[in-house]
Amino acid sequence: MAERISDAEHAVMEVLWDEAPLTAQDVAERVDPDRGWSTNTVKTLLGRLLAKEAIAHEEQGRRYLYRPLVAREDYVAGESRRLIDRLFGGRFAPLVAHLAERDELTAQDIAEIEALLKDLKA
Amino acid sequence: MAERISDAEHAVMEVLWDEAPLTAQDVAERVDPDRGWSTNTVKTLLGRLLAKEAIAHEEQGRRYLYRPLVAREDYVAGESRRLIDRLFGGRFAPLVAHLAERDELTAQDIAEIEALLKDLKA
DNA sequence: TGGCATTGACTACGCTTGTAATCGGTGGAA
DNA sequence: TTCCACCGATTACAAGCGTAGTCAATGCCA
Repeated sequence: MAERISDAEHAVMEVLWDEAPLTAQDVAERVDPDRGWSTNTVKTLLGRLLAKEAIAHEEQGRRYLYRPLVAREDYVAGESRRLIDRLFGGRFAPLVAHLAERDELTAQDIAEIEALLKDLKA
Repeated sequence: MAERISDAEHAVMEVLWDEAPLTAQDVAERVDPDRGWSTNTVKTLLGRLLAKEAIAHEEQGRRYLYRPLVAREDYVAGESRRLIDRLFGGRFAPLVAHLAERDELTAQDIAEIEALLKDLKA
């Protein structure tokens, strides 16, 4: 389960997180069209995700229905933590400081974050 | 220059961001010992980073001195943005919300961020 | 002045990733 | 009944990556 999900695999996971269970065909149709993948490519990725136990499939007639095993929450948390550990010594504030310095925070971002923090303390 | 810096390469970059210029030998000595790399491995990574134009070297006697060409700032910004785009639809607040929900923010984090935001508005 | 140690360059090699074609089984149309 | 379309499984293959050994040049010590 700890096997890392690659970038291409992640695109497939997003589809299944959005809606599941789905057949391979359904997934192929829903995956980001910018990728320009053939159905075969999607099937390969599904196979690899199965091997990594990131998804599971149940037989339905002569095809399979796929569904996620790892929660999006957990994946996202893992990736976020990885980045913060790798680049900011595990602390979150430096990331905010960094983005702020580079003017990557919109006024809306700032307002939203303030509201969040206020809630946290309540 | 747009070539992505891999994980192992990043470990080498960290050394050079911390102190430069350095010889290959110096870099090998300073790189995170947890990696357990041989000197040769570090040299290979230096070579690849040169090819990617992420670093440069100048001759010094019969060896080279290596120094970064890309700023840590820029690398970090790129990686942060990638994560936020990929997982949070390009918006920052959802990342904060996510971490908050999972109790991944310490009281200190929160205090620091609040202080930062206050400064931003000042 | 001849051999050794050091240094960067080149080569190696198995693993993962991205992308896809091909194969083998099977249920359904004709 | 026969054959085809469709499905999952298997195989392919080039690029990138992690890790490191080998080679060729050169400066230094004996």
